[in-house]
Amino acid sequence: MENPNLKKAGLKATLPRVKILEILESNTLRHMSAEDMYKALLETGEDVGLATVYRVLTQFEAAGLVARHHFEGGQSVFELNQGEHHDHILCISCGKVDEFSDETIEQRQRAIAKKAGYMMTDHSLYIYGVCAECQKKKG
Amino acid sequence: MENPNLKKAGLKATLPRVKILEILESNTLRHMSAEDMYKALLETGEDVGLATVYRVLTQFEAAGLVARHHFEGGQSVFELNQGEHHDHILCISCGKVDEFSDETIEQRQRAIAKKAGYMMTDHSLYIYGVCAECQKKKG
DNA sequence: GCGATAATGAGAATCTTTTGCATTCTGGGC
DNA sequence: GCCCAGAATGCAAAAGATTCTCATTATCGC
Repeated sequence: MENPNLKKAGLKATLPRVKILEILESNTLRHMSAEDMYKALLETGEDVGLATVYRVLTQFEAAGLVARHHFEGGQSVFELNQGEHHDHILCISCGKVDEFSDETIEQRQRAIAKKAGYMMTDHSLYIYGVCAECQKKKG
Repeated sequence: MENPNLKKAGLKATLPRVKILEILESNTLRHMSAEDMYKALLETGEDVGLATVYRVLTQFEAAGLVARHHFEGGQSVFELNQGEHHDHILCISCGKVDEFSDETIEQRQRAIAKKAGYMMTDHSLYIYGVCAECQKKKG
């Protein structure tokens, strides 16, 4: 039940933390809400409380293991931090989430923050639209 | 108690709607949560329910009179739609909100959506950081 | 293996937003 | 200017997401 990521983050290897990390790493669903995670745990037969799911995901976020996003819809979604920073483009019809990264935008953001006198710490960019499949269905 | 903006939006000129629009147009605070608006109404002596504030702001959003933003912190903030589209840069220390617009970023967003096969409908970009004043205080 | 300490689970609490419903108001027609 | 159908409001309750409390349980260093 060892997990190098937990050790690295200085977190005890408890069952909820290990299982949640496993599910995130399994990559079945890259973007999960706390509720999604809770259901996924129940499906694997683990008896983990929803409060613990929230606690663990928040700790993982603090440790830099996961990123938390605030997509439209009220609930936070979490994603395993791996590879490069990226932004998101979402289908408002089917809920699909795609990722992209654009160095030009990143540069402009840094320039804008600097010009406004801000020391930039973070940023979030979401593009909303209708994906190719959903356009076909409707059209 | 006439208000051209309400008429234009096809909304009856009821007291809550007129007062809320007045407060938005007074520009005392450009970015307000429903709670902020509720308090502002109470201060002017108006007896408007919080539920009505939410209803009216949601209608105004649907009518295009206001824009709703989801900044970090859980609650929606509303802003009178006037002038050009713009994005926001927020101070995580004092809560200040500044605005900016950048045509390069807009263009890149459109290009990214197109390349991903999406028909773009909307987007949101928030830059978070520490504003100049707060940097001085801390440093 | 033991014990101090941290983590968990269950449910209550909190916060934001929405909804149900009885009552009140608005605006068009007369 | 008055009347009335339908829309809008206020209040309280409900709903949804997340956090907190606290008694119980598990982890890890020794």
